Amino acid sequence: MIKDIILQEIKKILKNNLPQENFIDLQPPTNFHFGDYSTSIALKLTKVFKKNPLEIAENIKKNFPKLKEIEKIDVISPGFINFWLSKKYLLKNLEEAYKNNFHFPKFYFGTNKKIMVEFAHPNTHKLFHIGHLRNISIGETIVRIFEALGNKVIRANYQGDVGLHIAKCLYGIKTSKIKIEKLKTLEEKIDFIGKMYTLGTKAYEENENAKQEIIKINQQIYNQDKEILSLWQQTRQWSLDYFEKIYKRVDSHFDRYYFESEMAKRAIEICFEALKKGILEKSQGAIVFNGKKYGLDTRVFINSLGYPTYEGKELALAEKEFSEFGEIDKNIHCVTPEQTSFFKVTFKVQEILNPKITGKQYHLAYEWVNLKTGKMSSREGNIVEANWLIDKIKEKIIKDFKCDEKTAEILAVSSAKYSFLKNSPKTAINFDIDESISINGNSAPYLIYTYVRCRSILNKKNTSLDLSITKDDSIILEIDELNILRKLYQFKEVVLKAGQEFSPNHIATYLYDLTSQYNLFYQKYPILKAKENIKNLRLLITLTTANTIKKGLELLGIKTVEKM
RNA sequence: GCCUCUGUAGCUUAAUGGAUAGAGUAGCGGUCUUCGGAACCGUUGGUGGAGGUUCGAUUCCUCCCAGAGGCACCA
Repeated sequence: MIKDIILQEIKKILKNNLPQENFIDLQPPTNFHFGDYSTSIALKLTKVFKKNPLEIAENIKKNFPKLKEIEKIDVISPGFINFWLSKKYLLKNLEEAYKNNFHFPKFYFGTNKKIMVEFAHPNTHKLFHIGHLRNISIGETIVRIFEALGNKVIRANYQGDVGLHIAKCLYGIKTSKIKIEKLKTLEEKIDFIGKMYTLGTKAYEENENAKQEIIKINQQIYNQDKEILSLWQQTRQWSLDYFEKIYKRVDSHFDRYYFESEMAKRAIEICFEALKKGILEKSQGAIVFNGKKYGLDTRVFINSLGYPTYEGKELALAEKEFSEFGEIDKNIHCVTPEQTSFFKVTFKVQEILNPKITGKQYHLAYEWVNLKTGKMSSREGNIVEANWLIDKIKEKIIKDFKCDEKTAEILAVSSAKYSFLKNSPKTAINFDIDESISINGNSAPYLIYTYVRCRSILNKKNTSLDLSITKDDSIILEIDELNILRKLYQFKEVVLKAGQEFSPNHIATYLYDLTSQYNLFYQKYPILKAKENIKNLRLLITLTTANTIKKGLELLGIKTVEKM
């Protein structure tokens, strides 16, 4: 890539006389009138060389070789060096985009070129809410970005199917008078489970006998007791069917489902082995990890009743994840940040048990989705279910734009996913339902609308595209055209950055900028009515923009439509 | 009590040790007898507070204020 060549040349000129590796910065500036790449190396070297930064910059400019890719180099006070790509190079760069055959840079975490992304993980017997929707949207795009960057990616989903919340729900069912055989549709069943959970939770808090009964049910679930087993299995399956429907709706799927209920037995074995080796220790009847010597929290792995906690089960999970698919370079856990302490501790224990995985576990802490009115909680009864939100957006699209149901479905799912993905995963979102239903501005429908518009023009052209235009650098470009070419050039580097920084929002922001630029161009200049060679160029810009939008959205896990 | 994270325009948010802090939305004012107006343009408005490091700080450091989360048998 030209970026690496520029870096190499600067290094050569400076005779590698640098304080450290990677000392030279080179990035696209925030504004187009500072060129395509910019570096502040001269400013940084002022102290090292004890020279005026402008002098250093001018020296680099003077000694920089003539390259056909570089049109000009500017030195600007107080000492920036800006590189401008040549028109010829920008036109050549369109090739991959118009052929719709993108070759992204490679980026690996290790030599195996294989990673696991663990995401979604809803709990059975509970609703799949907009927090899960954010999770699955982020996880899905992380998978696709790293595949594009050359990795084999295993999609994993760790679903909680044991625990007190389920005991509460089953208690509710057992004490209610409703016959579950009468429930017909999946929707009825899921609604029923939700209500029974509320019932059980209330009983747990208000009635001591009920509380004891729920604790007993919880243990029965752990022990796969016959008295509860079939009810647990049946209701669990309802949840799994419901989740599967949602995964399909949002265009996700998984290679491997892990269940918490499968982990208990092996968890106990591992914990006792670790106890023998002195990694874990006994304390107040429980088995714990004393994190103090590592600056970590102390956490319980086996509780005093002899049951493995979430921590204990995580050891069994890691053992499976790191052995079932050969060696993996990285295991990315897409989980909210309140689990940071939990992961620090369990990762440490895993590394002591198995030094080979040191540095391979990664907690991608994406933030919460809160409601503007406060935090979501089952107690408050203000859980916003993912399906409900998508349906609301869909209704609005059908009402406002009278498009068919199938198109509205795609646009609604896209809209919901994009509204999460355009934000950094590290930002806690204050969710407003009315705003989220809005489909103007920086939204998926805006991007898709632009794509459709491009397709519509391309379908109207009556001749085939003459691509020789990309080899003709005598053509004179309008500034708006040139800037779209410059923007298109950035696409692949943006994808790389999104991967390196675990920030898919870079892709979303990029697509929005590209789309806005195209719409301005569209507004200002005729395309089909332009003179022949200009028309060719503009159609080419239209085609490459369309392909880039489509590819970019695909990396975000978002589908496009051809008409809307 | 200890630890971690966060604080950007009325609201939702982007970016970064650098150049004029970028959008959407809401408000106000415009464009169009058009290749798809789900569009385009203009405009009002912002880095919680006080210090420090730096040629340069919204970004790094210290303190203060405000909020969120975590810290032993929940998941």
